[in-house]
Amino acid sequence: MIRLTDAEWSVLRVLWGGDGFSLGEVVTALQPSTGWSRNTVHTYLTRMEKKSLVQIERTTEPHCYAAAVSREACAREERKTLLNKVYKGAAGDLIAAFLKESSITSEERDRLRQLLDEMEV
Amino acid sequence: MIRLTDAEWSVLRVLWGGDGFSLGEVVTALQPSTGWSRNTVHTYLTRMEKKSLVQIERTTEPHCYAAAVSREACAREERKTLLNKVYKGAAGDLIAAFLKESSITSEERDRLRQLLDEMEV
DNA sequence: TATTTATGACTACAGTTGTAGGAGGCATTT
DNA sequence: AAATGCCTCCTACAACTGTAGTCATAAATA
Repeated sequence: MIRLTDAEWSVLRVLWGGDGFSLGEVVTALQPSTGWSRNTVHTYLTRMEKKSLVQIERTTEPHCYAAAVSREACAREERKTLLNKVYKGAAGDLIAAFLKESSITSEERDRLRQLLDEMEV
Repeated sequence: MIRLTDAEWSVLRVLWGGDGFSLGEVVTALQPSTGWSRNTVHTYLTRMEKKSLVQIERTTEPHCYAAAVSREACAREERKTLLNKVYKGAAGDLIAAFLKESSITSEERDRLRQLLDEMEV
């Protein structure tokens, strides 16, 4: 079970955008949204390597940082956590709550209807 | 913005079940799922009071512990966090992901269809 | 070549979280 | 009265998080 903090999500969102970045690239990418100093970013990257969230290639110079977990795996975990923590696994309630408060377009509604239909067998 | 840890959810889940409990009652209710010692539970309750998540009535003996935030407010916050953190606000994608991986009954599917229909217009 | 600049390593430090231990007060049971 | 047991209070402590500062080194530039 991979649980990420908000800061870790920010870092991974950058890493998922390619197959490997230098520290400087990561810092620049994070700058607008977070304003973190390069040291802060470096600390996150090395800590996340310990947790196997990030892979650091040290044979090249500068070192090359890449995600070690897939976005989808993390998203799945995050969904599962919410579902169990808040809704005791009752997906219908959760989906209904999201639907009610979200503003989605009618195209998306069609897509969801279609998904629902596909689930009938 | 109320962000709860998993432990805090566990405590609040108990408190939401009534309008006020003694420490002993909370401890007993949490025992099966968490196994926490009474001191641990007490620590959570007092810390959560500082964060205004819990209200402690100290004029009675034993003290009376109650939730100070609504379940729905916390659930909403939790949904919002997930939506933004993982899906950048794209509710359609999120709902689709939940639908795909969840096992919901056909009654629930009907209910969701109806919700979708009500959203038209 | 002497100096600025980028990079990466190591260290730090306060706040939060998970998890309790122990002390002192009141009520009940020997 | 002494012991037992629940109640609340205060204290503790390690791991994890957010956020850097400082250093050494290598590269680029003046």
